[in-house]
Amino acid sequence: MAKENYHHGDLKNALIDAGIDILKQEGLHGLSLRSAAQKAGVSHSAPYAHFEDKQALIAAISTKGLTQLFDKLSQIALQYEEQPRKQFYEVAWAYTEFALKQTGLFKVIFSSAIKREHDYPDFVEISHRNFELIVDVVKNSQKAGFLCQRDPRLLAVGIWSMVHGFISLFLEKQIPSSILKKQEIRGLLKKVVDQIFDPIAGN
Amino acid sequence: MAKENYHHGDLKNALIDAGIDILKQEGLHGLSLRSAAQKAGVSHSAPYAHFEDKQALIAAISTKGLTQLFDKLSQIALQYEEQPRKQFYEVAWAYTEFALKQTGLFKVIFSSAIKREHDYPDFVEISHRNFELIVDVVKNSQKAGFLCQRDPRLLAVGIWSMVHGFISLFLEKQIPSSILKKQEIRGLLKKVVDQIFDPIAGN
DNA sequence: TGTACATCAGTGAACGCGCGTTCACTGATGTAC
DNA sequence: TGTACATCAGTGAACGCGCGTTCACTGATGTAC
Repeated sequence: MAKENYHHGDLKNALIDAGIDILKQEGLHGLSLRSAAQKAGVSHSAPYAHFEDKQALIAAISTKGLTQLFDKLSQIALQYEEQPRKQFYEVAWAYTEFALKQTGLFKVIFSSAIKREHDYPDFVEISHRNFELIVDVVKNSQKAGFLCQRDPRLLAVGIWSMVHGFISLFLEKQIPSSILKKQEIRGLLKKVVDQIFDPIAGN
Repeated sequence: MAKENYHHGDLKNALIDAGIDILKQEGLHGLSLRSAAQKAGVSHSAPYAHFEDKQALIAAISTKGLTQLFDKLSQIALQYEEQPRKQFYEVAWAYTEFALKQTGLFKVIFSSAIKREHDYPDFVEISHRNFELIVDVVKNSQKAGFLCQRDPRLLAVGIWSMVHGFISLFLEKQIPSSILKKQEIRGLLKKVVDQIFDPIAGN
């Protein structure tokens, strides 16, 4: 990088990483332009050389977070490509694990923190790529014959909703403890998504 | 009410309603003790006569919101008790509609805004009643024969996750517009939850 | 190679803002006699 | 019924805080000659 030895070096990325760190340590309420600057070791007005305003920093953080999620999911998807059912579980688990390990980041990404999405095309693009990845996993399951031949995009919406809702409710402590006590979160996730696979309609 | 004519009258409830109003008009970022006091027409320190701190007000608002949701869902559940499948759709839709109409309130309820839940037993209790209501709807569907005889509490977690995740992703503008354009949100919800009912496993 | 200049990342003082919370108070209401 | 007092909901000034943002500046780096 040409600017590596220029002043700070790569303050833009340092600020993004500082923000992700703050989200992990303190959550959304701890994230501000000033706290990110402090964590990166620069004055509180330095970020304005790289981000137009707070929105722009949040958008950059969200985009990087979503990219990390995408990278992880696609790596898992590739790894288990030949075992569609395992691929399905492992991708669902990786999504859940990301939310557990990077809770603050996960919440920022999915919390409308970005007001004008169309101002940040990179964010919109990585969102779409994530969805298409889910669609691909669904198609793989269909090809293997254990998911029916419905519109894969509609199936993807349903499955994504279930996994996303499950981890969201868990993070908000809404899953009754009587259910959680009996099993670990990973086992519970499997049981929950299994209800999509096995014919649960009685008729 | 004994205090109806005493000073303000019923400031405690007025503050809760003011808070709900602010959440509807401006969202979570607009809610503060001071803004609620102003909306209720009292000085900014008046709330401290009724709430220990900001947490206590948020807990009271969340509890009232969850109670409203419970009242609506149980009314719908009762209304369609004899038509289990319709009951199922209508309860799912009522949940979704609540999130659409009271988005700020919905987000506060399900956003860990309450730090120490066990300090607010009323909130915990209404949470549990809501979950049991979902379990009852599931049981009713099982009795009617179009949901299999699995553990109804586990089924309830899965179905709740799907509906909750669906409306959450929608509110965060994560559902691809290519899917949304083709149908209204109510129709899309039905198609999504239908995937739970009809045997979608291919084998 | 050396000097003069342009560029621009980062500084630090300053701004106005809304926030949660405290505290001495006021004044309307309820109660005891 | 009337007076004296106690209660307590609501007031308003004050506190310290962190925030986003602006702006004149500094000083290190890159570039032209």
